[in-house]
Amino acid sequence: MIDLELVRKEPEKVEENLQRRRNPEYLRLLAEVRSKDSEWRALRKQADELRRQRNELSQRMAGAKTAGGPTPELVAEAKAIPERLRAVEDRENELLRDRDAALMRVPNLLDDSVPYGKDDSENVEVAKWGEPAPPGDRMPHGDALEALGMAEFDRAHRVSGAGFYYLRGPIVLLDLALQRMAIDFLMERGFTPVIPPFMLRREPYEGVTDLADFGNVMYKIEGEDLYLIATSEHPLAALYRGEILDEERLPIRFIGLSYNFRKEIGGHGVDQKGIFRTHQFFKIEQFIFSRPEDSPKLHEELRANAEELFRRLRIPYRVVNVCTGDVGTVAAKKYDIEAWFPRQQAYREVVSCSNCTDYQARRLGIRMGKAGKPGKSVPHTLNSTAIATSRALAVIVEQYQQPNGSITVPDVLRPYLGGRKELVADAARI
RNA sequence: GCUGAGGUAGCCUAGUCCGGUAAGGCGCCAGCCUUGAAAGCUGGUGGCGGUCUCGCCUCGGGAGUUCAAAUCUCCCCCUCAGCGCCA
Repeated sequence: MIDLELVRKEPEKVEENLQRRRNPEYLRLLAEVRSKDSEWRALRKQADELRRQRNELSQRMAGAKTAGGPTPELVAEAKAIPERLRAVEDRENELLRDRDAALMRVPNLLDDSVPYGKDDSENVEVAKWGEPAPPGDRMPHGDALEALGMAEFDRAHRVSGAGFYYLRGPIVLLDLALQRMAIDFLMERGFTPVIPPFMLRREPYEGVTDLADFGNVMYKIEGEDLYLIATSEHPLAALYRGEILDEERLPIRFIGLSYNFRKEIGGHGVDQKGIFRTHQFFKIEQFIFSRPEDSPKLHEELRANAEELFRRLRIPYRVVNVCTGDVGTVAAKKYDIEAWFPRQQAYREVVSCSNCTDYQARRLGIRMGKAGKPGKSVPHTLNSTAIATSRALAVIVEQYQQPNGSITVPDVLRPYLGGRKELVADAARI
């Protein structure tokens, strides 16, 4: 949620920023917020005056009670006010509801450095690392895993549907090794690991995500006010809902460990079979609560951490500055890291790194303060993938695939696999 | 799931039976005192406003009764405790 005070004081600045998204709906929402708000403020003045009269009469009645009871004239006068007040109050509440509903749908204000673009094809490359490998005669990662007996897709689809998978054998250890490597790396940099709830109630969830996600992305638990999390970013952001964070203790750095559940996984494209797009995947996430002035610097820190992890895995990648059409409603600025998939001869997204500024924190009612006293300012929240293991495994299987189909273990992961250098087919598989 | 106790300002608590417009403490801020600090004393300290020595709002949420609701009635939400179930 953007700052209502800013909308009141510098509406042209807000409008100019929203213009950059070139979506007329957002300008309409802003106009609605402004008109409902000024109408509400005018009406509130009226209501305040009526309430003042009512309070004054009530005081006189209270005095008259001890002096032998109020006169009939006084009672009649007092009775007339609630009727008039009710009409004004009903309208007042309606305006407030409409204003806030519109405000909740206004997207975050964009950072100046976000490029204009209509969709992800217009994201701007800002960095690149490593030598993209040629395709050779590699198998797509899904087929390779199946051939090694390390994944079951058909059986998973029969019991859970498309978008699900079984992993089995040594690839599971590789998954755990990736997790552990990322956790160790981040703990050395001051991050605290957290296993959050994997389900959230609706109200806190509305604080962290686009309202449209409730229909498109999240799984709802039937008969309960609970949603499966789409990323650990969400429960981490909601952790301090309604609280006051001591500004002396910021930034707070967390590592989120969770499975993530998503209804929408897209579809078409080459090499669809596999674990690149799934309804369920594991992710190690970086998350930070920061002071407003520190968030741009910390955003770069998150990006640098994610880049370093992929460099340690020796996986070529590039970084894009995500354009207006792809940045979403919550982030003010976003980088994606796209790893090189040699079989597809394409860079594909493996990391998403966002500075959400005060948008989530304000929706969640998180404030900053000193010594427990609330201040005016709202902290910033930032999040970035460290390693989403499914996608990292997919790119490792392509990148490290040997002519005989086996998978070389990246050097940096070997300590986590007891020194193991290679993953080979499971001869005993059924 | 059952039973009970609760939800009051940044925090803790009183007020609820019996309706009259949030008392007190902690913390924080300022002043006094002090070489300095602590202690002590005095004052201030929820939100909003276009009228700012004024006004309105605020007691988990909503609806109702009333001239008037933290207080009475109804519905809902949440937390804790005990019991039940359970890896």
